[in-house]
Amino acid sequence: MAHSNSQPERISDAEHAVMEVLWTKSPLTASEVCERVCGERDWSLATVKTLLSRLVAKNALATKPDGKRFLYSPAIARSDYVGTESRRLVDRLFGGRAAPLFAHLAQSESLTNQDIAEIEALLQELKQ
Amino acid sequence: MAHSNSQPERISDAEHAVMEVLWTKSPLTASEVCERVCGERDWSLATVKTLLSRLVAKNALATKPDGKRFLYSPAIARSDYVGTESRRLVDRLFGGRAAPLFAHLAQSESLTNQDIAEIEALLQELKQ
DNA sequence: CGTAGTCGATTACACGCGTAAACGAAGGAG
DNA sequence: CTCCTTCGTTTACGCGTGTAATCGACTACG
Repeated sequence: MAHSNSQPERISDAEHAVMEVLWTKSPLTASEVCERVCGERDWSLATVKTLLSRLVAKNALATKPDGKRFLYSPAIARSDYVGTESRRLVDRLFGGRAAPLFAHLAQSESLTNQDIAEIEALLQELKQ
Repeated sequence: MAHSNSQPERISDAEHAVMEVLWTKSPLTASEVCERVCGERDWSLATVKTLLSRLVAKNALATKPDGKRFLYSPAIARSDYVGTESRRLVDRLFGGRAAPLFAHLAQSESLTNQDIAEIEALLQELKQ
């Protein structure tokens, strides 16, 4: 067996859009997934089917047969995905440290007042 | 002319490694760039030359002739690159808001005490 | 002056991705 | 039972990327 282990194969951009749909609601059929993204990304059902198959091959989705069709559900947690992607960026661009990333966001005024307030609150919690 | 405008064409992962070298020190010749990355990434000089050419084609590097060879220098600022890449991630994964990213880093214990201290200091400045 | 080394430019090639059409099996309608 | 629809699977194809080898020009050494 070639891919039975769950080595996290990289999820591409288009695939990620499909994952987001299923993280929001699952299980769903291919058509239902399409209903929720095909408009937004201007895709055909065929494209969604391809992406679903690739995600299954990557062990990112699980399938349950339902009659002749499949119900798709995430096989990896969104927080895991988000975590590895965030860390990848922080490693590549900021030497693995989060503070420089934060500094950069601050400098480029990408932080809203709300962001600042929330981060401050989180910091308080962390310090306890 | 096809590519005279500086529409920021995407810089790939391997290309980014080359950019980092030139952001650290420039201008450099192809061989000098190789000296600084070929070991680390296990590349041949030919690979570096390809990447340099592609970066020039993407208007990410500028060249000055020096005899028969070129001296390469960055044509885009590292902070710009880092900015767009960071924003891209925050948009894709956190709906464009920085606070959830921070929350995630905090939760996954990716924040060192030093990070926390520095971020706190930055927050103080921001609040003034 | 000729020849070996060194440049950038050109060409190569496999693989992943975005995007989809074609195909074959199965189930529902009549 | 037969045909249309609907699935998942297979195949397609162009582009970017990672990774290089080759080529033609130029230079420096002898």
